[in-house]
Amino acid sequence: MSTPPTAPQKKAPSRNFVQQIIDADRKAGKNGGRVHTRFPPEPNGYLHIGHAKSICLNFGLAVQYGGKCNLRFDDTNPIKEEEQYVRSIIEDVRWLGFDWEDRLCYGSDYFGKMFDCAVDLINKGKAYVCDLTADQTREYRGTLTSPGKNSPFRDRGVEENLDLFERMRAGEFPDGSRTLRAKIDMASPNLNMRDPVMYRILHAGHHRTSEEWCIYPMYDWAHGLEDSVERITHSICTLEFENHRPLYDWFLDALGVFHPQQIEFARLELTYTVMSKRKLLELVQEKLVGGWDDPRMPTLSGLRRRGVTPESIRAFCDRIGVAKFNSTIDIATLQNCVREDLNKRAPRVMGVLRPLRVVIENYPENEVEELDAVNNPEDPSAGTRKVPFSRVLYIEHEDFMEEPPRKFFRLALGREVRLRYAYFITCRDVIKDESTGEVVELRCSYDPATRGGDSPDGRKVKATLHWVSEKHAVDIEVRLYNHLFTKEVPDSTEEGGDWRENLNPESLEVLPSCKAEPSLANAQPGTRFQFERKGYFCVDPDSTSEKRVFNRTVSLRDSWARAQKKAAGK
RNA sequence: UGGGCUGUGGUGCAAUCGGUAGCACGUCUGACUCUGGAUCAGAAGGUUCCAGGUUCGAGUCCUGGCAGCCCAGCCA
Repeated sequence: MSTPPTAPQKKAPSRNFVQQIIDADRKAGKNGGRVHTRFPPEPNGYLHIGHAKSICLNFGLAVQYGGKCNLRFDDTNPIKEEEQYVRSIIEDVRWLGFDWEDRLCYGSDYFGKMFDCAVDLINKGKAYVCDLTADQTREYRGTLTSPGKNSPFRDRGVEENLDLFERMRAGEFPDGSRTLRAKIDMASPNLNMRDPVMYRILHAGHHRTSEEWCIYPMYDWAHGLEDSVERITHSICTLEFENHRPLYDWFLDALGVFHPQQIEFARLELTYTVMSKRKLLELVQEKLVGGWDDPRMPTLSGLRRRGVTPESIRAFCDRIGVAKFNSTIDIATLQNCVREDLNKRAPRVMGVLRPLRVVIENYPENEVEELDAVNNPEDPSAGTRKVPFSRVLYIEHEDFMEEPPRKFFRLALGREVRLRYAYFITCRDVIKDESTGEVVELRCSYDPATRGGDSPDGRKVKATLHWVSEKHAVDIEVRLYNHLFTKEVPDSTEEGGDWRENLNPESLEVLPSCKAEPSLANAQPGTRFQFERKGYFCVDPDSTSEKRVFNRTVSLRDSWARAQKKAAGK
């Protein structure tokens, strides 16, 4: 049967509100249909997954509409910004998979242009030099419910303003002594419009312009101008800038220059993590984590080190959508995207996290067999490999229970299970540490007829365990990560509490003595694997030639563990 | 009685000009399986913030409330 030509079309994929605005603009012929966006980070910290949402939005829009997207550093505050952040941001955006071609821009490149524009505004009587101190400026601004009052310097003449502004630039005045302000409306209900500061005096070296300037533009003054100079059509930013849009528009109109459209969307929040730059900085500075790239951090460098792929981050950003509602995404959604991606591409290997020694009593003493193992059942082209099997093995400690509860399918005394790709084994005896009672070794027998894992008599087994041959195993270290915080919303604390109280003491668990199959001996940092039945792991740069270190990116979905947890919770 | 924005299953996002609420994640079943993975099939879950109004018909329009977020840096 063939599809009739007039079959009802599948609903067109829905468009988010930004796309709808752009669609309408193009339909109206605005900007000649051109779409040009930008991602404008301030180089004062590392990028995190919240930034990824913005990056995917801005660069994604450019791709969808055949337009362009600039990478632009909004570097107007030399006190907070550093070269190291510029480098990390460039690396992270590239890693995410986006290309700005030759359009790597810096706000600081336009400092000269901005100065000239400020002079233009002074000449138009729309800006003035103000001698009020910071404290006085605040007092004059008024409050949310009461209007401000005009600065006594508001009506200075153009010539005097010009002279003072030139001298501000020349370095004649100390920090904080004067500002250049826009002359708008001290009674505006929007505080941003109450004669906002355009320039402040800052005798500070800049990571790019060095000592060239001692006055620096404020965000509101600089940003629209940067957008305008770059002929940005749609200037996308987060919700907190909504109140700034009238000012954005005012500056551009006052100047009479190309006028991009500012559009605001809700930033990303994730459960069990913090996203504010300030808090992330504190985690690093107070050594609450190992650094910006600690695999528990929501930074792109942390996620990368943990083993998260750029593809899964992009899929995640697609999936969560773009809107104006302030929402918090369940971290499970991210994990799902990671698993979805890694399931298709990560080669499977066997690694035992908490080894329990198993001796196959009826297996020949010095015999070694090379068994065939599938590299990736999701990808036949990944082929197979050989895994050595011998008399003494390690299995996962939790795969054995002396007194198995109902629905525990794994190994127990007298029970038969399959060793993946190998043989059926039956547990014959349990050896315990005499003093602690801890199970330290299992004595088992195997059925030679089940070689490869199939039983010729059609006998079924309820479980398949992963394993590693003792004498062939490589020693590895495994680092397990859990949520960085114990609460979905780390900011929620008792009265007077601190968000740090919600840090999860068990967010990192180091297992120094794990065993893995020999194929992992030379795995290079950054390589990802699935440890069968355990999860996805990525080789950490801390690895040495003697010992590889693996980060658990994310566990496999585990209905048994979930059931256990649920039972324990009850 | 400062201003701006936002309210749709547990979570996030849809629903063209008003046409009778859909997708994903999560949760729970079941099937299948040499990963308790993956896959497949299914289920539960909604006074669309509330109250009025317009209309044959309202998540969409009107009026009035309520709730949440943002704003008083010479930060961005």
